[in-house]
Amino acid sequence: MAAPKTRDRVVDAALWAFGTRGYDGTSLDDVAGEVGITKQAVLYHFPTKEELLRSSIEVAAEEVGAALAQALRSVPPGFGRVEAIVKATFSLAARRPEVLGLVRSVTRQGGAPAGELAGRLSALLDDAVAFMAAEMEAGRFRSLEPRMVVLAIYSSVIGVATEPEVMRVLGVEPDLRSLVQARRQMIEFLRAALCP
Amino acid sequence: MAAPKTRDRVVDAALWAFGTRGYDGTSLDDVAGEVGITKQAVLYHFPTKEELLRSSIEVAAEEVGAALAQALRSVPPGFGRVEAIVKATFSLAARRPEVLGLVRSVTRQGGAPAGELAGRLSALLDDAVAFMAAEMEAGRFRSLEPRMVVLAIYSSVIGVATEPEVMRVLGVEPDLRSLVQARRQMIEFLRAALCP
DNA sequence: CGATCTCCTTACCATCTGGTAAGTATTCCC
DNA sequence: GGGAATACTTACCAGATGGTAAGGAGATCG
Repeated sequence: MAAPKTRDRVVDAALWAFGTRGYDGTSLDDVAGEVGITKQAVLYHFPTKEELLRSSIEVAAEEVGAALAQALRSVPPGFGRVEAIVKATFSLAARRPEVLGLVRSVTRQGGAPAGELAGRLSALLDDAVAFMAAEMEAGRFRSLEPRMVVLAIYSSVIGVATEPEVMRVLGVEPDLRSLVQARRQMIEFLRAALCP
Repeated sequence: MAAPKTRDRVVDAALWAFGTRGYDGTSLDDVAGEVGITKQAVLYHFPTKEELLRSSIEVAAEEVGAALAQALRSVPPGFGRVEAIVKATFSLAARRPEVLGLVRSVTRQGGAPAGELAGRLSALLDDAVAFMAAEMEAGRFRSLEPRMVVLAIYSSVIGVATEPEVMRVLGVEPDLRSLVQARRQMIEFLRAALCP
């Protein structure tokens, strides 16, 4: 395996930092230090900090898209698809927490970066809405507003997968076992909500 | 009505700024400017920026607690309580978006401030868990893990109520009518999930 | 060999950051 | 009236921040 290019290592470090400590909480020096180069080297690859954020968002969006696409491969329509999505999301949250962390903080913050991310994920969400509508049409899912259902599932899964602090308050240590349990419970919850 | 004390106006401005632009994205000069005083006057009332955050969290937690307590007054046990909670949360999100925004960003960021907030809201969450358990015991709610159900409801409601960007991607403009519709759909969704 | 391009460094800078120190106007208390 | 407490202000500071300018090492190319 070839040594990763500096540019990619910079984006990776930025994705991690932005996704965990937030954009404003991360300085270019932080990112550069992580990679082992100077801040000016970072600015050589990315003219501004915001450009670096855009690249991080791009990578994060790709990763989310890839994870979900792979999860859905050879899973027939029906609730199994929802299950696959939830599992893939939890797996991503455990493997690369910074990716969903970035999604959360960027969508929250709003502005141009949020629009950027939104554009890159809109196809995914559109597919999800269409899937919901089709399942409802076929009578396999309860009839609700498809867009709202997608939004509810999105926020509950993202929330549970990225809210260790709240879990801790509820007396659940965010270790691997609890995460697996949370995942199972989330699936049961959604099954109850969706399947008549 | 007496003119509000400077100190309270500072906390209010800080709550708004921290809740919308985030802690790191807000400078003491921003807060001071909003109030119309100098940064040093802010530091007179609050020795450090973090202390100001703690006070903001305190006020936010009180506001959430008050909103929920008032919503539950004279609502008998059963799904009606869930409905009342969701309505109160959406109402709070529309009236004072910065309050839930602060809750979100603080719980996300972690650290001491998150612990602070967690402590102030833990009683609320404990009550919610106990309520869920009792309802399940009585057979009015589907039997699921009560803590996970609370977490799922918490994150989906908070998510929907504070994710205008995602709503926009789904083709829903975050105006008042859509918010009311989202609230209704959220209640239907939870009813389906909880009630056998 | 010399030129150019890529990728990085050192040196620098204006601005902003949270925070300190000292002074001042007003009010309260005696 | 004099002293002290309250609620600010102006003046200041050290360090961090995003960003610029210029230069250098090394590979590629003619």
